[in-house]
Amino acid sequence: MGAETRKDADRSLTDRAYVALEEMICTLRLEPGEVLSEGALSETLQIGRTPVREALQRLAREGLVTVLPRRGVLVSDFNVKKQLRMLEVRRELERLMARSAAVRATTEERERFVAIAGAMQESAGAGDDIRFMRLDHEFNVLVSQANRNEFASEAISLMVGLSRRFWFMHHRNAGDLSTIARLHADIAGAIAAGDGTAAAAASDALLEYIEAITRAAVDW
Amino acid sequence: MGAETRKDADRSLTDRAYVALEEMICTLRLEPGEVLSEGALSETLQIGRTPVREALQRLAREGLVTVLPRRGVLVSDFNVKKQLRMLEVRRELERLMARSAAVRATTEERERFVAIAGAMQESAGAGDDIRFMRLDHEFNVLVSQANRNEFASEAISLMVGLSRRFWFMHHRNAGDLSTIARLHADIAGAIAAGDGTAAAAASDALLEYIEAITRAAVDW
DNA sequence: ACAGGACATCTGGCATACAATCCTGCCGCA
DNA sequence: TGCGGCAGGATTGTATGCCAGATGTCCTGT
Repeated sequence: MGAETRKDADRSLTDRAYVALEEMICTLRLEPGEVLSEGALSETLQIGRTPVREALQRLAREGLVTVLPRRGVLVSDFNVKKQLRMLEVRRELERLMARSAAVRATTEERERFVAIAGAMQESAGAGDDIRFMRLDHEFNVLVSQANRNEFASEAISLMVGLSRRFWFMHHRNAGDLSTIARLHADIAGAIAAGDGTAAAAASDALLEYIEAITRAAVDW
Repeated sequence: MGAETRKDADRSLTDRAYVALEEMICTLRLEPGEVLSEGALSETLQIGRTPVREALQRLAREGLVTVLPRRGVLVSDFNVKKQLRMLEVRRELERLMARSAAVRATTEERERFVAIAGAMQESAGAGDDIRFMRLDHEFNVLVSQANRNEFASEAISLMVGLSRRFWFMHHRNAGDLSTIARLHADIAGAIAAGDGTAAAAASDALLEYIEAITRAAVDW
């Protein structure tokens, strides 16, 4: 009871440890540069060392932490250059996924794309950051599912953590929400219409905008 | 003595278990569809269950095995459709990496590209499969390193296992080696020359050929 | 002969215990 | 005062034991 109000059907303790740690890192409750120990985290989370260790290995794969043998685990630092290298890859994958989704999405998925795009513009107009972030996440999951390519989904899942943290840090200064919403809507519209070429172009436009924002982050 | 003739400096037992299992799976000594148990593998490899378990989790992320909770681990089956979906993603990533490598490679790396390309054509002429496979691996590692983007390298590393196994299965019927060698040489030449556009085009040509081979595999 | 259920057994999930290694701080000596 | 070596503590790496869950089998009842 108590802490498990959400879903205790979260499967394994490893999964629970993973989401807890990812959350803590992405929301900067664990600051970059901080050194952790499996034992301490185990006690904090009230979970045994084995699941915590496995979760940390997953996080290490995603680049959110680095294990220093016999020393501890280091919360990875991040910088704009690294972020730009990541976007370089994301651009290619997102374009592919958008193009594929336009061809392969089911009717229901196309409808959901339109719905999410609408909700995004709505929440952007209202300045509701939180809701927008949630919709963005939903959008990404939907693309990931509609493109019908598990390899693309897996590859991009390696980067969502880093992206989330960067966004969390900078979203207050991050360009204007309504532009991002419009760019998402363009992608959604193209996918819904089944126009792969347009979806790919729209995806590029979004990534280009994100890249511009990221470059601008240098000056803050 | 005995089993450790190669390199006992292989770091951790987890790594050793990983390379051993990957080898067994890719060379089909563990057949697709086979169900394994951590305990049995632990005894076979003479390594404790913990490292074996961690290695299996890495393999699971690469799609070589699937863990069935409370049932065992299943060596993943593979089929041509899946392989084609993978190539869809590889094509994008390889193109990006080739283009970046052309711009970012050091002088030494460019020299090695030329050297490997030469050796490939040589071994293709001699029909030396084994040497060719080794050179191909070297080539991929070099691209992975020269493109200076850890995210691209990580993403593609998720797929090399699957690729290796597919190639191992079909390499006897797999098109003609000299064509593949020439296509590699084209990429290497463009990278060495610093021509990103040409490198990207050459990469696409190679992937297209590989895709054609894969499609042809349907009929075997 | 067949259907249904209880049980034995095997599996991974998880915790805990032990070992190896590295860092750090202290103490002694030059 | 500075430097080098040694010891202690802390941390991950690895092994193993216990537990919950799922599966397949065999027995029983109809």
